[in-house]
Amino acid sequence: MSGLRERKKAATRAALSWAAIRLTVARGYDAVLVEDIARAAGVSPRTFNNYFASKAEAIAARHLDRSRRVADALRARPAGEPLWTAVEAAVLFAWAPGPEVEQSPPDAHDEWVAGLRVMLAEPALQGEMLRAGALAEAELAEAVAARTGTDPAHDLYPHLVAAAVGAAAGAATRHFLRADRPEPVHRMLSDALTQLAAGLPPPR
Amino acid sequence: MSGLRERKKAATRAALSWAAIRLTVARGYDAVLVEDIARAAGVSPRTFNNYFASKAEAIAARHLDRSRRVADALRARPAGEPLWTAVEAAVLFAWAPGPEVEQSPPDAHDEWVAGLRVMLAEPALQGEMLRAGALAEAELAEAVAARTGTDPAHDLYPHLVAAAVGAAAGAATRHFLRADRPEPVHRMLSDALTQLAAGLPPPR
DNA sequence: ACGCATCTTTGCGTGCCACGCATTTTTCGC
DNA sequence: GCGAAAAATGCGTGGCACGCAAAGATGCGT
Repeated sequence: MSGLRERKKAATRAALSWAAIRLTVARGYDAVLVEDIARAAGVSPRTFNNYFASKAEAIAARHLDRSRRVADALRARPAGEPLWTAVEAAVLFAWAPGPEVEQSPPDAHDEWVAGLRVMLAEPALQGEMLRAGALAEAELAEAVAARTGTDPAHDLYPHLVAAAVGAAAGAATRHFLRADRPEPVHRMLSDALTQLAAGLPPPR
Repeated sequence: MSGLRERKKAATRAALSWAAIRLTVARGYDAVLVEDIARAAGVSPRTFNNYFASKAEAIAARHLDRSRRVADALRARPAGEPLWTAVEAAVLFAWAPGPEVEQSPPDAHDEWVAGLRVMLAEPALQGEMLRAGALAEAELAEAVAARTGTDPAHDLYPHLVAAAVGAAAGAATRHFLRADRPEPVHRMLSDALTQLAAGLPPPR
C-alpha cells in the first residue's frame, strides 16, 4: 500500500537524510548535532533515532537508496539480455542524475564537491557508506541469482558478482571524486564494469 | 627501528584487539564495555582510546592487519609472475591460519563460530570491518600499480583490481560463514579469484 | 460520520562513549 | 645516569543511542 502513512514516513526519512547531508557538507561532520538535523527536518530529536540508528546512517541513507535501485533496475532488464550487458545498464540507470541536480546552482558546484570530499573523509561515515553498499549487494545478489539460475543460499556466484559490481562502482566513484578534472561518472562506471567483465587484464 | 617501544605498542594493540574480540564473541557486543576490554588487556580505559577510536575499530583491527598482509605478500611475489597468479598466491598466504589456531581447543570450535556469526551481525561492526578492508585496499592498489606499471594517483586500474580482490575475498569469507558444512576457506578464496580473473562468466 | 485499534511522535531519563587537556610514568639516545 | 620524547593515566565534558511510557495522528470497519 502507499497510503498517507507510508508516504509521510518516506518523506520524513528523506528530509532527515537530506538535512543531514546538507548540513554536514556545509559545516563538517561533528559541527552538526543530531538536534540540528532534527530541527531542520521539523521533527523532535527523539524521532531522528526512530528513523536512523546513527548520524552516519542518516547521511549514508541516500547512498543506500541509490544502491538499492541497481537491483530493481536489473530485474527490469529483458530476460534474454546477457548478464553483463544488463548489469551495466542497471548500474548506469541507478547512477543517472535525478531531477534534484538542477536544484543546486552550478556556481556552487565546486564548493559542494569540496564539502563532499571532506565529508567522505570522515572515518565514521566511510564505514556506514560501505555498509550501505553491502546491504544493497544482498539484493543485487538476489537479482543476479534470479537471472542466472543460481541459488543465493548455496551458491557463491551471485554474491561474488554483486560484490564485484559494488566494488567496481565504488572504485569508479572514488576515482571520480579523486580526479582534478574528472570525466563523467557514467563513463567511469562503464569502464570499470567493462574491465571487470573482461577479467581485469593488466594493461599493455 | 623495532625498539622496545614499538614492540610494546604493537603488543598492547594486539592485546586490546584480541580482548575485544574474545569478550565480544563470548558475551555479545553491547554486553562488553570499553572498560572491560581495557581491564582484560591491563591498561587504563583512557589508554584504550589512544589505540582505537572506537570499540568497533578495536574488533576490526585483526581483520585490518590480515588484509594489510595481502599487499605485503603481493610485493614479495616474483616480479615476472603473471598478475593474477601472484594475487591469488598473496591472498592465500595472507589468509593462511596462523599459529594461534592450536591455542583454542577444537571442541569449542562450533561455539566460537557461532559467537563469530553473532558478532559479525552487529551493524556497528559491519561498517568497521568493511572500512578495514577498504584501508587495506589502498595499500593493495599501490602494490598492484607497482607490478603493472600503472599510477595510483591517475589510473583507475589498480584501485579497481584492489577493490575487486577485496570484494572477492569478502564474498568468499561470508560464504564460508554462511555455509552449514563449509569447504575450507582457501578453496573458496581460490574459486572466487579464479572466477574474477575469468570475467565472472555466468554458469552454464 | 464515528470510534476503536494501530502506528508514530515525543519527552524524559540513563548509561556509555569518544576525546581534549594536564599530569605522571616510561623509554630512548647519548 | 640524564634530559628529551613519547606513552599511559585521570578527570571532565558534550554528545549519542535507546528503553519506556504518554500523547497524538492515521486508517478502517461499520
